[in-house]
Amino acid sequence: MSELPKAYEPVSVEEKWYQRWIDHKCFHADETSDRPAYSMVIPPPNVTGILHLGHVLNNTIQDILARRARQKGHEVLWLPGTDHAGIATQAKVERHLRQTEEVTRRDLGRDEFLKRIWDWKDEHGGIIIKQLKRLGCSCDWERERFTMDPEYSKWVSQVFVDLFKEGHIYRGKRMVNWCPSSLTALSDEEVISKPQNSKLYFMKYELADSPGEFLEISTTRPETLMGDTAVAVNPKDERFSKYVGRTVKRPFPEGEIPVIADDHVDIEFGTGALKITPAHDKADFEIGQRHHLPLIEVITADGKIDCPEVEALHGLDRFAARKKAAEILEEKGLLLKIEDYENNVGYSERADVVVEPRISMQWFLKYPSVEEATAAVENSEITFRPQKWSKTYSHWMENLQDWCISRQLWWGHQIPVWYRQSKAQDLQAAESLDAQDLERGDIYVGVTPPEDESEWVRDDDVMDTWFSSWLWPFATMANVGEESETLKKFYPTSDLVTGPDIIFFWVARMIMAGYRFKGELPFKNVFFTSIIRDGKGRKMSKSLGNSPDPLDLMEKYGADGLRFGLMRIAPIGSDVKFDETQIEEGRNFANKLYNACRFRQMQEEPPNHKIFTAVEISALPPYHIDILSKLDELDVKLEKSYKDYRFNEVVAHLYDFFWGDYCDHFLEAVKGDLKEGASPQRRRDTLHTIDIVLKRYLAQLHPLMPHITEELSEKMGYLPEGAFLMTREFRKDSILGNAEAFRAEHAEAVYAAASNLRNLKAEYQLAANKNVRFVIRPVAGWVMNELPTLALLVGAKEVVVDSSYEAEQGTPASLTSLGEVLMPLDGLIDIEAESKRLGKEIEKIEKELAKSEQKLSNPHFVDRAKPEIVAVEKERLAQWQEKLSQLQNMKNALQV
RNA sequence: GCAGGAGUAGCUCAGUGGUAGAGCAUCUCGUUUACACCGAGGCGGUCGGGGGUUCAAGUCCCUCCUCCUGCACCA
Repeated sequence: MSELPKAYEPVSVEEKWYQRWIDHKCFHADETSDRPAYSMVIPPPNVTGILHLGHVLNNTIQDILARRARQKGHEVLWLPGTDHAGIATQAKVERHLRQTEEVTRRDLGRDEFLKRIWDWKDEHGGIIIKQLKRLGCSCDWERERFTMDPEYSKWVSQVFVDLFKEGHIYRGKRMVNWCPSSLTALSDEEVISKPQNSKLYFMKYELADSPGEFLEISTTRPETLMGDTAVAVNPKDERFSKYVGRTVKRPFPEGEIPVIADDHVDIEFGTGALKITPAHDKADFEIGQRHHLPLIEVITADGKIDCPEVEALHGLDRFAARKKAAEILEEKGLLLKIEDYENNVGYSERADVVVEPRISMQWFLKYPSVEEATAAVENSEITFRPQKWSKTYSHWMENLQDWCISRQLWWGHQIPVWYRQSKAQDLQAAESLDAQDLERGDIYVGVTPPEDESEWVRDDDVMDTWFSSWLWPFATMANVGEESETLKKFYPTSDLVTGPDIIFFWVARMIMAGYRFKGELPFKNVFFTSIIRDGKGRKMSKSLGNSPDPLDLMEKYGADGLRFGLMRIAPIGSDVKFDETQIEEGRNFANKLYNACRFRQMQEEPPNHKIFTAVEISALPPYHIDILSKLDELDVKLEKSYKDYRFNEVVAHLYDFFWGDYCDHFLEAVKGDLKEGASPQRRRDTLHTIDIVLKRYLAQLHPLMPHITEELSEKMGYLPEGAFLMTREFRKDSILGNAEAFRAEHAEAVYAAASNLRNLKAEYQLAANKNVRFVIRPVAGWVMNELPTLALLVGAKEVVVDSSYEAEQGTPASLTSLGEVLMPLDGLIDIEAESKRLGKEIEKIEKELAKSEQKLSNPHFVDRAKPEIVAVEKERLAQWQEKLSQLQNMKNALQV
């Protein structure tokens, strides 16, 4: 045992233990072990990402689960890794290159650019991993994976090939969400709609066959006018029926376009007539298909107007063109009015720019195993916690759209499709392409390139990042075509811990992939964490700068403090507002624990590891039995809370037991046993009890606060030389055998009485005065033994029984569970004050009594309530009555 | 528009039909064999509003209000 400094210093301790755990391979999962398996895969953070509070919450929960599982004797695999995060990473590196070397990716070329990204990844890719380690995450780092590892990439290609061959993947020209900043297609899930203040333009088109007659149209996008190939009205709209089938004049470039009727048009909206731009609007595209309208593209990939016929607009940015187009209409006298209008506009998730609906050639996936995956959650083969998310899941699964899986990026898994050189141009422009095209031998689809590669041209596109992430649970455990021992032992995984914001992106798709490629569910439980918000309820985001840096928090409060504080406030099922004082509480708790252990160490006696015998227990003072029984209860409570994944409850149990039951009550009550002159037997028993409690408690707390518990277990000598707390199996044996039998009512009574007397002292401004004496009229003989402890707890000189004591009139008195207690004030007595005080107390009791009486006088209550409830109420009433009469006697005695 | 949450002390949150809770903040007192990152005590609640079911409602039902989150619409 060594000396401990006065305040706990977490940072160095945490670093030390993490290194030791690593050095001793404590996190390693042994796939040949006989122990039951427990496994999780980490939601892979972006490889160039930086740890934020969401990661902290998420990974703390996983670490708690992993460490708890180890303690319960499982062989634990927590498999870590990172995600290549296609768009995010490529955008980051492109920006970097622009700023430092003033070059674009096209300047460098595909190969060189990719080399630069790999360099960047090597340099920055480790940051978030280091940060997770700082947090104490017990991942098996020897198994760390990256979604672009060669073996992992093979999986991605293999899955593409399989799905293509069975007809689930096809290529086609479709209207997709296009990001003009990243210059790639996006999936529907990557588009976020935001309300926006825009304008609604009202304009008129002249009827071609009737000069001077106009059709009024409203639009938010006049800049797409050049792409209009029709005007549509609702067939039921009588105002416009006379126009259907005729043509109107498009103002620029001048042309005639038909007026058509389509149900999609909302009669109520605007003028009721809708301009149709099939090339730049999803709904218009569909209308265009129905009516066989031509497609005219007038916007380029990077969001500029492409329409040489209209010189004033050609080359302008789409938003500048909007204003300009309105001006031109105005000049032509075709603009009627402009109204303010709030509508929802789709933004790209990553680049945060307005998405442009655009026709382009893309690869799509028809999801496999949809029915099975939907059913799995509905019939609880997979449990979602909180349950409410299963509705979100079902709703999405029932409205599945084909997944656009191709991205016009360079960073990612390239589509494993090759076109025969001689026909490449035609094939790449072909309207559609699917499994049937394979048979003709014009395309090649495979995990490895075709033999005579020079005769083939590979598809340029890469795949959506999530097309690799959805394989994560199994692709990390075995290579393609292998049945590795790891996979056999640890797949399917036990739990998945992730944020509800990626139910569609990731969770749902993993379930489908698990079914399709491994024939079973990838996990049994999904725990969705809360979303952490700032004090104003806003999402944490980089742009708002409202996200505290977890590294700073760990520096200030320790990783353990951060973990504990965060888990304490993270509710299940709703968002949590972040509050740094809660993290401070975590640190304070660590300090409390540390000092309680320091107190034990100051006794300078080695720990006692024996367990009390039944005989020894029966001889222990009530405080000892009380704390030992509560220690047993703690096991039971924790077990239940863990079972329900109620981590905030776990923390509350651990906190209350230690701070309240152990420190405030037990430790204060037994300090007398450690004083000089106390009986040696009593001292030994007390230290022994302390050791039993601390040793077990440190193990109980370990999943939440791994570092400090490991540190203290070692320092206190609770572990064999060289052993680790984290790898030690935790035996749940009861200390007392049967806690119920040992319920220590006497201890509870003493604690309650102490509270009464402290209260009395405080009322008379004597809280700090240790010379106060109390005279007690005990209710039972056993009370005599506990008087010194009572005095200690109250901070009084003594509590004595003095049958000859004659209280002066007006002596303050309290009715405690141990008996009536007087507090002689030697001359400073104020009868009126004491009478008033007692009067107040009586008033309170009367209120409670009245409530109780009312309840019991209600015949319905007595008849219908459960008997035990009635019995409790009766007992309560009796207690109030007794207490009231005693207090009244005391008050009466004051009046001479 | 549809769906799902949330609303409890000044703040952050527990509360699983049966006496409304914790921590922080605030106020008073206090260095005692650990801890001032501490101890003791106090103040502080019409449990969002209204209605209903029940012997009994913060808890169950209906309704309204406010906020959040998805999804849809979004000319």
